[in-house]
Amino acid sequence: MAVDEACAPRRTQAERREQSMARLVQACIDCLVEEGYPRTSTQTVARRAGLSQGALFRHFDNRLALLTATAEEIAGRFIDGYRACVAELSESISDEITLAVRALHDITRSNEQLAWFELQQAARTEPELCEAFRPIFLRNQQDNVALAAELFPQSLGRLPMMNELVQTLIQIFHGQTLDAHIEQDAQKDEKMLTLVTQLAKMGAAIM
Amino acid sequence: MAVDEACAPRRTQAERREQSMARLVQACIDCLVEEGYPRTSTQTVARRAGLSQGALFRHFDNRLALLTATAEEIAGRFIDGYRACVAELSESISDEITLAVRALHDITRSNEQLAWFELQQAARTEPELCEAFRPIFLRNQQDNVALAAELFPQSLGRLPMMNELVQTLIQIFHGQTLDAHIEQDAQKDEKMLTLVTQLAKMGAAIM
DNA sequence: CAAGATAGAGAGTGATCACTCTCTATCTTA
DNA sequence: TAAGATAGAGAGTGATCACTCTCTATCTTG
Repeated sequence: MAVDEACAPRRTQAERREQSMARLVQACIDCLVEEGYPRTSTQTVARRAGLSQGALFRHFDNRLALLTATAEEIAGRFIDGYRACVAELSESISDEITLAVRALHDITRSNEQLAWFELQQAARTEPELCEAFRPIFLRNQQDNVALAAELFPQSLGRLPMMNELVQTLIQIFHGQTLDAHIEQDAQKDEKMLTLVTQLAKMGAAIM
Repeated sequence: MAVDEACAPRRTQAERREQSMARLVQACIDCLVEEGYPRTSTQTVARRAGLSQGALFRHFDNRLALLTATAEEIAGRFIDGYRACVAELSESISDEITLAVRALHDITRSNEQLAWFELQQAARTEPELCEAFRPIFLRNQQDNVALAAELFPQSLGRLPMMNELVQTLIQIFHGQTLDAHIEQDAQKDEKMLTLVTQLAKMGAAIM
């Protein structure tokens, strides 16, 4: 049995299921990022995950269930990703708002966020997607507020309209990602970042 | 021949072509707005325009040509639409920046802009769309600068980073449109508008 | 170890995709 | 007015869509 253990280690059904679902969700994120929402089909996701299309429907009732699970995974990773981003940048950036904005800028470029924007744009014209994403979206906003209060208790944490400020910054960075892709102006990104940081500082003063 | 003139007025080939192409482009805009990019197929566009799918390909070599013509139409309408919007709002709003921001906010909700955002998101993952849209996008930016100089010569017209400011405001309003669709918070829109207006005023001061 | 449950493969289904082909009706031009 | 060009309808094509069905391999449980 030593050969069996080395070549094909035994897995329980629960492990198999969990691993396969995780691979499908990750494949869905990658597919949204690289191929876009319209080409994120159950076929391509299953192929990317190394599974058959039939196996996908064993774990998700339909395409909507897969997309919803993917959105939940993205929301879950956002908090941890932001925390890690702040931890890394805090060594070189001392000012709290500059740090917060820079971390938000960086994480907006992450695969998870790019995938989320694909889903959010699709939700505008697909009511069932919109319904499925609403609780995830609202919970994420609450988590953002709590995280800001934890990471930046002195500045952003106290702002009554902190949520709106964060939302606005994400909107700007999202739009800048789309615009930059068409414009192909490498210098513009840094210029916009410093501009937005200044705006955020002034915004924090009046909120 | 009196019957013929009343029931089916004579049209030249050029008129037929022009009218059919215009109807196809308008149908494409409507389809992007109401059904979203993934469901904007040549079939649905042709049906909306009251033409057969075969007739569509008589006027546009392929789907990309139709989408490019649509993007050009959208860009063309933006300038006139903004001018009209400012003219209408100028009766009730005196401050130039408040007026400029409000008009930008309103026009971001127009069908043409919603259609453009669908195309822009799709362009992120479709290189041929991106290539086709680049010249249209860049020309539109130049037109925006010229328009601001014409409409608001005293305030925005003189800003060296006016283009970046306008771009940022459009990004915010676009994101707000998508977020509002999921959140369904009717009050938030006005709250965000006043906030953004304040930010724009401060932004104009430092640019 | 036997019986039932689950994971996964893979073929099949009807709908829709972008696009082509052919045929007719209308318009233009010599 | 005859001949050629264009507009449009509508059927057809192969690919892909979400999803189902059946069959096998693996795992769990009595």
